[in-house]
Amino acid sequence: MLRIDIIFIVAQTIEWNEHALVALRSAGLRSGGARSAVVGFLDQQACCVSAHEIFEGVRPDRGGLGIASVYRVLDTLVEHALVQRVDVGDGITRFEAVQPDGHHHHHLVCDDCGRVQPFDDPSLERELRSAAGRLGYAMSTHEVVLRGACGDCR
Amino acid sequence: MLRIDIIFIVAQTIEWNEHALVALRSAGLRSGGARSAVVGFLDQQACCVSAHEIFEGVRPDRGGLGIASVYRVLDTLVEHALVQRVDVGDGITRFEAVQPDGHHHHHLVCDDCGRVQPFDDPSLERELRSAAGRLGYAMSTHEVVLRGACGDCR
DNA sequence: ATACGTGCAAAGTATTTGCAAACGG
DNA sequence: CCGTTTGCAAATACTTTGCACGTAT
Repeated sequence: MLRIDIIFIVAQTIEWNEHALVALRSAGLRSGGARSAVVGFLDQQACCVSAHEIFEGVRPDRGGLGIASVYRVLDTLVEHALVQRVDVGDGITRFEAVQPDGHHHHHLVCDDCGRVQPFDDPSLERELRSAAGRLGYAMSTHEVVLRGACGDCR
Repeated sequence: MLRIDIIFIVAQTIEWNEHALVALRSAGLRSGGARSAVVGFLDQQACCVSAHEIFEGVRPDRGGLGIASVYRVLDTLVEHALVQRVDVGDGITRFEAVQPDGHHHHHLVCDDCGRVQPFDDPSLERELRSAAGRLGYAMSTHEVVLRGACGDCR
């Protein structure tokens, strides 16, 4: 029932990983084990992950990691705009790296199986910017969730 | 600090209220006091409300209402596509009526004060539909959240 | 050396579930 | 009447906080 599609692979010029650690350091924050582990894990994800997924994903490498630290690190990253919260409406908050060059994607959520897939659409991006302009809104970020039947469930 | 703007007022041809109750009845469900109270309350809202807001808003009329019933009624309404979950990323799930004619709006969330305002943009709607088409996705619904500084905070 | 970062456990919230009584058709 | 709906209370799920200890700078 569970199938993984590779939707897209981005060749990043600047590693988010490094970018994030540098940004935190220049904000005067120290880098402990939990933080670098979470940053390293997030860097490898193609799409958003939940706090619990991060916790489970990092555990093998760092046995003594506490779930509280995962949340604290995520909070810090969100505050510094290095990570974005993603809410697709299933009651679980997910998190994903914010690329320094502004590249980002949005999400397709299957009504049936709940699968979350990323998608990218430059034309939609342009329209979002112009919509914000028409509304006279100083937009910092945006989030789009499309719901429907995914390839498997249709 | 808290200011309410009236953003738009929709003159509905079909009352959502009636539409919802009829739809539930024809699905073979019975209508108890909690359900009609919640439906009545949702019908009067201009934008999304949290379960707790519904609970508090309905309480004066129906003292003995349980918060569990609010959640159960909302679940039923969402299952029957009469209500849509709205998640703006603050950890609170909000709910809003789905108009039978397909009219809907999206949300502006202030980064600073957290205020949620509705907005409507036909051109953006068109772009969302065509984006779904380009992706080959059978879209049932969608949700857009724009973040930034609201009029007050800017 | 001295804050900041972290792990653990306990506390908070938001939401869900079990169950018996009330109620609709 | 019979099965759905409801209120209450207890349970669960996710997230946050308090505190003592570890650690980066």
